[in-house]
Amino acid sequence: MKMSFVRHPEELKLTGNVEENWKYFKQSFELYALAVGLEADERRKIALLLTVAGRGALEVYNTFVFSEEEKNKYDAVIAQFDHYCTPKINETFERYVFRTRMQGETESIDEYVADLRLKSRWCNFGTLCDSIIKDQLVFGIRDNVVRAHLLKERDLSLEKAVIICQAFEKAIVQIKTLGRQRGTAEVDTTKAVPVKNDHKRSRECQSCERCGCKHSPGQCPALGHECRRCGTKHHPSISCPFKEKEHKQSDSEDEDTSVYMVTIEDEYGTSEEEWVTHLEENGADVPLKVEPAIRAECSQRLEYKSKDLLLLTQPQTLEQKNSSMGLVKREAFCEMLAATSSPQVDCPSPHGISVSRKWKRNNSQDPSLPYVKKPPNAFMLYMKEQRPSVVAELVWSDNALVNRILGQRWKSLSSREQAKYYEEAEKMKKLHAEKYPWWSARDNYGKKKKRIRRKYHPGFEEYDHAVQLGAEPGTFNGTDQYRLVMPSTDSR
DNA sequence: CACCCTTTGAAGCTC
DNA sequence: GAGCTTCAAAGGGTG
Repeated sequence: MKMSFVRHPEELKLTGNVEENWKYFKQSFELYALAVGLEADERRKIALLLTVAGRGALEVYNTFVFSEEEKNKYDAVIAQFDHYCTPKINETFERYVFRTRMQGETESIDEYVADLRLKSRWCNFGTLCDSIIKDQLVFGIRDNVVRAHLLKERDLSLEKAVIICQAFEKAIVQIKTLGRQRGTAEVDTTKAVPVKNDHKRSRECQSCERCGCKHSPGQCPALGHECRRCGTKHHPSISCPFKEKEHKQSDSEDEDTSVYMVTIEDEYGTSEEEWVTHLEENGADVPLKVEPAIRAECSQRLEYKSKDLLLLTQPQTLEQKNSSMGLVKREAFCEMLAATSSPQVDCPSPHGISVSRKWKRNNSQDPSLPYVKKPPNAFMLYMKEQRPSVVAELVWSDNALVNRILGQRWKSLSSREQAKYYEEAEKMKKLHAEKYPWWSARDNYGKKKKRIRRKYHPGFEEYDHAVQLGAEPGTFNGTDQYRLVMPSTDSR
């Protein structure tokens, strides 16, 4: 017989790594069936499979349920064994693994994204896969500066995110190389912190048509500055007078993510002479100069400059000037320069971040920075939700009184009832941290005078008492003494 | 028009 | 680590 010349596969082992055992057995058996000429006869193939697979496999087979149609189908039997031997994916666990995957200390962007892709295979993200990988890349990337940059991008795709990350990665490598070549210490951008601009208010500020900001006469930071949008000089892109559609061509050029390294001469020091910079483009050394107005604004903050990226350094002594503050896009830097020169201007919020009066009033230290509000705590969320109902109960609504009532009701809630607000607040805090990783509560600290708080509010006890007496909502009338009114009196 | 009132909770600062 | 300060929201009142 033909079969006797071919050695059959070993029994299917149902211990250890069953999935691997099954895969190996299945492959061996397919070869065996082919060799003995059984591939066409399904019934005999099933019989042979069960014979060769051994007693354990036969017992497993006996637990399978087949329809009449599937009974003699070899593929149906294989599918059942596949299902039995393949470990069930715990989607929640796999997604947890995916969500907690952060970029390693020495891991490149490509390695990180590749591993995210691999892990996403078991997460069943479906058509949202790329979008979720992109989100995780933004969340898990090591460098806060790059993350801030990614968060700034609208309509960010995975592909675009990877390109941006790679551009930053490349820039950092080049900066390090350059630093070594110039005999300076390596720049550690992982310690980068957001740029905060010290600015002294000028009493002689005036509106400038060029940059749209207020600054001292002759100190316009836009003088000599080339607009990245229209290409003409003497205004930053943020104040470009040309219409949006005229930018289309230059905007497309903005997509170029190539990085050009520029360094400021070591000799720039404190002299009034123009700074000379060197543009290193494709190995060629191109001398450039830094405009005096820009130099005046950025002082020692600007260490390395590129076509798209700038590395900012602390305005310290020359010996210390390698302490990095972070990478920013050239356009953002130019806008920042414009903003630093305009403390009296309400800076337009490029990312929809509101600027409160309180902040503008108090935070004269750094008026150019967008105002990011503190995330609400659990009680704030409760107040927001419950305020309308309390206001509706009062004929005369005083917010201080409403808040006192809400405070008391909050305390009367059970921990279980409060839990949902704490959870929501925690979620909002996390989202806030993801969106504004550079933000600190300290940023919102103003210069307010110490407040003397009144603990007692006349009339509140009366309200409590009225409630205890069973007063109906809408019957508490706050006048001078918060007197109660008759339930039938609807003075609202 | 800036600040107050009033609450709780979170975060930051000072000692 | 304790204790203090500031800011989140709200909108009418106050100086």
